[in-house]
Amino acid sequence: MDKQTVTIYDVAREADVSMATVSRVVNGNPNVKPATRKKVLDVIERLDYRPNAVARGLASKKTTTVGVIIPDVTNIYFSALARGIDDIAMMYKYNIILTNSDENGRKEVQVLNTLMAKQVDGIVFMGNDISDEVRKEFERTKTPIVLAGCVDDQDQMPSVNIDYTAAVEEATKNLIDHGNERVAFVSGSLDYPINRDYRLKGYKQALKKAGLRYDDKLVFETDYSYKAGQLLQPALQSVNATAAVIGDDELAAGVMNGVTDAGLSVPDDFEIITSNDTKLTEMVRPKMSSITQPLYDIGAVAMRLLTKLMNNEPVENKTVLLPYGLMKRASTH
Amino acid sequence: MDKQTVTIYDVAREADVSMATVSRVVNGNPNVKPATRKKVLDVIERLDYRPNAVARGLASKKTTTVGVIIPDVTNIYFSALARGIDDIAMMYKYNIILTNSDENGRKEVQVLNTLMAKQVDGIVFMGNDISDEVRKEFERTKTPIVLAGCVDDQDQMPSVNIDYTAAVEEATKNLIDHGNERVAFVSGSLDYPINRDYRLKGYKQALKKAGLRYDDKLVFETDYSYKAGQLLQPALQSVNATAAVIGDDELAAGVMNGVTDAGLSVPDDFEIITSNDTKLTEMVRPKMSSITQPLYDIGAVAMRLLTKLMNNEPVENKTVLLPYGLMKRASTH
DNA sequence: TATCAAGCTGAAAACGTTTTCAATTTGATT
DNA sequence: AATCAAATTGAAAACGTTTTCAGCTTGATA
Repeated sequence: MDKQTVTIYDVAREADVSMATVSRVVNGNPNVKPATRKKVLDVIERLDYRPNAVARGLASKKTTTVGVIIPDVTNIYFSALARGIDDIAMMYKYNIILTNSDENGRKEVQVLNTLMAKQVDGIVFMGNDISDEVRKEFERTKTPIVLAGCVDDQDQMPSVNIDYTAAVEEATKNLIDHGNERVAFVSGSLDYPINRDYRLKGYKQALKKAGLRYDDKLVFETDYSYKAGQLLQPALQSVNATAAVIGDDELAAGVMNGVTDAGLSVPDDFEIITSNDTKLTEMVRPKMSSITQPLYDIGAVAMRLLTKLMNNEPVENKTVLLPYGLMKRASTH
Repeated sequence: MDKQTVTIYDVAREADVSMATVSRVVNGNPNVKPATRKKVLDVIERLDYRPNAVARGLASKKTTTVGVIIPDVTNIYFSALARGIDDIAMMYKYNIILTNSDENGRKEVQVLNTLMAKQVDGIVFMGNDISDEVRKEFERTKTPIVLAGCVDDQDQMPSVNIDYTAAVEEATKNLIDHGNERVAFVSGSLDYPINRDYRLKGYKQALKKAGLRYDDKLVFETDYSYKAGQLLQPALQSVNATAAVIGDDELAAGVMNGVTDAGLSVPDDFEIITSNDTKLTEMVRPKMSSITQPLYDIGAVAMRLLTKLMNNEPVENKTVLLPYGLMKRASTH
């Protein structure tokens, strides 16, 4: 019944001051005489008063809550970002409303609307793609939004990423340098700009610089699942691929186990470089070489950027690229 | 500036009805003449009115938001539960405020207070342990709380789990039946009732029924990390263990790789059964045999239970045990 | 036609804060 | 003692809904 028994009004009455003064004390406003402050604090303690954040949100138009849209928490890549986001959010006294989108445009739009209705102060969006409907919603609102690990090919939204093109180019080059002339490119849907316009581009650049011909038979478009990777082995073999750059760690683990289970040796018969450097890379055998990304930091920096936007602080550049690297492990020579 | 331009008042004015009527239309209250409803709906459409959930929350004392406390989203076991929670929450029109606790009692208490301040309608709590301070907070509030994958040794809180004792007993028995006389028990901290009072108990029961002596040298208490598992190999060897029941999949993967990297064969020299049946079990080589738990369902059922509690619906039994199983894979004979 | 219940509707009071603005108090300065 | 600025305080109006309760319409029934 009476969940919220004691209100600011009760405190004011008991302390014999106005609500305004109680509010000041609660919010640390310095314009309160120390004696008054103590008096109020004592009553607050005695009555066990807890400010109602909903009322506060209504009055102040700030909820100290931000929305986070994530394709799937269960995905180890995104959950690492989410952890970075939450830690920084907490540091700045925000809470996170987390929702899984399954990269489904309709769901994303619906979630965005719910978040706006709940008056979140800002939003962090993760995903492989920004559909047109979603972009429309983005443009429609004044609530600050930043993308984490999600490129905006139209370069309008604030975002934090790594340079996927350069990273994939470097990875591909590495494989080529090991003598592989037929390097496969395995990624999620090429409908996603991040794959088509960034990663694939890096792959092509590496080929070109090495003087190798681009062969679209070596490009495999699939979903990001372990299973999908596992089933890819026959196809890879049929096009005589001897190495692969792969866009997702679970997918890569699938490919690797598929290859291994088929009796081939990684890296002797087939080399693999994956993309996200999640802890999975260390758990499989052989350990997987990977492009390294500061996953946690991508989330953390995105959230930090969002706090600036929410406070109308000036922001130097809206799209930040974090450094990547290449970690050699046992799946490559 | 004017984030929320159009209010229910604007709609009422334009449609020439009262706010009460608009509210009724928005909330699907049937006591509105169809003609009126249409008129209002048209204005809503025209003005692009979106109800403010914060104001709604204040007036109705319902936020359609529930708090979720999770040790670490990055942990594949908990994130699976979280996914189940979120899906069901969404199905029932709730949103999730997700916060990482790191199993830190102080942080948990603080988060609970924030959640209460934000007037969440309910809370799902995950963790290995309920500290005294946390329990005190639980008792202090009238907000419904349910535990997911988290036992309450005092059996006061609603919760959903599997029968850990029986599951571990069965797993241990399985190993014993394969001829292992020295089966190690590897888990997280034995300060946690779930390990000390449930899992370890099952382990002991299995030994007893098999006529084997309990040797506490075979009990390994560690943290739940991959790394910790990997470093355990020498210790396991020094006590002549030939098999292990392990309380967490990442930990188990660590142990297995530690053993394998030391030149031993799993399962020929060392058998392993792990506990959570996350997808990790299928990704490592050899694949790990595991106690199976319906991870997603634990979360889903917990959230479903919470919705009932929030609606004051009668609940048959407050602590639900979901079925477990034993999945044989390649890490056991 | 009078009557009554059921169906609709609106006025206004919550909900629990923050914030504005004016009033009061204080203390230093002349 | 008079004056003034600065410090402290309170009254009351937001904030945008829901909800209660009474009143008004209807249409059917006697």
